[in-house]
Amino acid sequence: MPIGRLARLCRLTVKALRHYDAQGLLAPTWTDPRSGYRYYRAEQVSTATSIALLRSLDVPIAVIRSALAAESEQALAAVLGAERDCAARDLAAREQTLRSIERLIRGTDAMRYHVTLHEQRPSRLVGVRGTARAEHLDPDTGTLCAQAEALLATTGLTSDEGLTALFPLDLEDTISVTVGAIISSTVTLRPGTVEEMLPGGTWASTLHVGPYVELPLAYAALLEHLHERGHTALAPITETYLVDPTSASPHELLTRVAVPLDLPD
Amino acid sequence: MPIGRLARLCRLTVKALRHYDAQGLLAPTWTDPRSGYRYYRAEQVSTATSIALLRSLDVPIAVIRSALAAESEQALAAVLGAERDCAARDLAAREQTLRSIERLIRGTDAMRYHVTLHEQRPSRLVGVRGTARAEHLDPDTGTLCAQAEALLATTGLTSDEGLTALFPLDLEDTISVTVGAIISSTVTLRPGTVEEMLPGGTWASTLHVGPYVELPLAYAALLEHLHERGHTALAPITETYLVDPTSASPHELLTRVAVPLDLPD
DNA sequence: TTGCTCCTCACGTCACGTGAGGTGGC
DNA sequence: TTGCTCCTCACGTCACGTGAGGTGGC
Repeated sequence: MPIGRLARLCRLTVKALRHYDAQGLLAPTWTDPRSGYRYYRAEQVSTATSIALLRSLDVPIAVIRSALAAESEQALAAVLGAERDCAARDLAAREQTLRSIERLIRGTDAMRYHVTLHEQRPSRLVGVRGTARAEHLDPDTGTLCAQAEALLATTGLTSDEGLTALFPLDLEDTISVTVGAIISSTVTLRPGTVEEMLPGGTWASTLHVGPYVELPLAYAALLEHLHERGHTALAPITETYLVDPTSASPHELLTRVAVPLDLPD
Repeated sequence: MPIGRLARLCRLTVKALRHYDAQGLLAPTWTDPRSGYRYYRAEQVSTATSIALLRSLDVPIAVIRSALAAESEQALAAVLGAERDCAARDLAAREQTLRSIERLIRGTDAMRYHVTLHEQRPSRLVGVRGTARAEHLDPDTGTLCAQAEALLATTGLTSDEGLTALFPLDLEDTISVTVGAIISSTVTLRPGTVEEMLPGGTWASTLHVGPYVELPLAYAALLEHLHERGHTALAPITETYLVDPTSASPHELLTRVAVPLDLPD
């Protein structure tokens, strides 16, 4: 069976089949050494069709190769299972994507940030400190939040609002993040607990409604607002998670972003 | 503001920002002609952050460019709306993907096709005929099915099973497809109605459970089975949709694929 | 013999990432 | 002055698609 016939049978292009030959995914059973013509057997139709199906699912060629090479059913299930997990993560991300675009369309209004200034007394944040990688800021912060939650639960401490995270103003590759609760009472610190003082004075803050991936928009709006007015932001920049992300859907999340300002008294 | 600072502020890489400059997406407000250094303004942080967000949603650079160039809110909404529709389709496809992979994992069993032979008397198929493009075979066939459904409803004809579609054995770029119901009674044909005789004799058939995108697997299994036994398939190859695709979810669909054989009597 | 199929380069797509090798800015 | 940031090529990634220019097979 020449390449064109196989292509029509399994709904692939001739170019794709030649590519799979070059990649060692599916070689013809016989190639004429003079003409270079590729000839396939009828048994290869189902393999080619499986490849077509997997490729339509965006399974990479390398993964398909290892799936075809799998000797046991279990090995095959392992390869496909990994791919399914991958697809599941992808699906979740896509769902977020869709909602984000919808938000961008519906409310240019919801995307406007109102920046307010307020006076605040110095305060104490009690919790944990760790490092986060800039590329994985959201998940790494999430992990720290969980640790802080666990720690605070054992000490019986609670804050009026949700957890607060402190970030440096400039995001390096790996940054130091502190997460905890703002506490007014005096407590004895347990091992592993970290305490950080937040400066008093004028703070600027804005509210963000929606998933955490969109938080950079709030940062940009806040910092631009301050820049326009000639204000200088001090460290740390803080995020307070006013809605519990483990029980609310991402587009319902409410987060306050705030920074202390360097203002003459 | 140099490029590195902007990159950290909006969580983009320096490479990406240079790329956006080259693509005309986001040019620095000033480029030093001697050193080539790019300098950005604070106002560009929010634009860059929006770009970062849209790119994380896989919105192509060309689309972002037109979104940034949109002069009215409506124009912007139109661009983003198109992108949202695109993402929605993508999401639906991904969902299918996930289920298909799960099926591939769970049941290597469910993916096995049992081919049966049976004798059949010549029959008549009454319905509509149209062309379908090989790359859009499933949607084009769906359209024809809807037309056939509408036509049959006006004539009061019903078949015991669902609609049946007839395909040639070899799929060209554009192929002729007939869709309709198999009818035993004699009826007067209305204008626009097409009648086709199906040959009697021995037919081979197999059942496919699941979405239509996986049907090529059934074809491959059926044709390979016949090839192994030295049988020759005749045209047309038929698909009978035993479960209504408009009311059932794709993984519940049941389809019979059948072909007449060229057997000596 | 005609027309169709098939062949092999070589390059394009898309949004960057990855060095190499070098220079500017504080 | 040191070390960091920034620069520009040039090439790689991934799974093919798109011609160009030519030949084999029925």
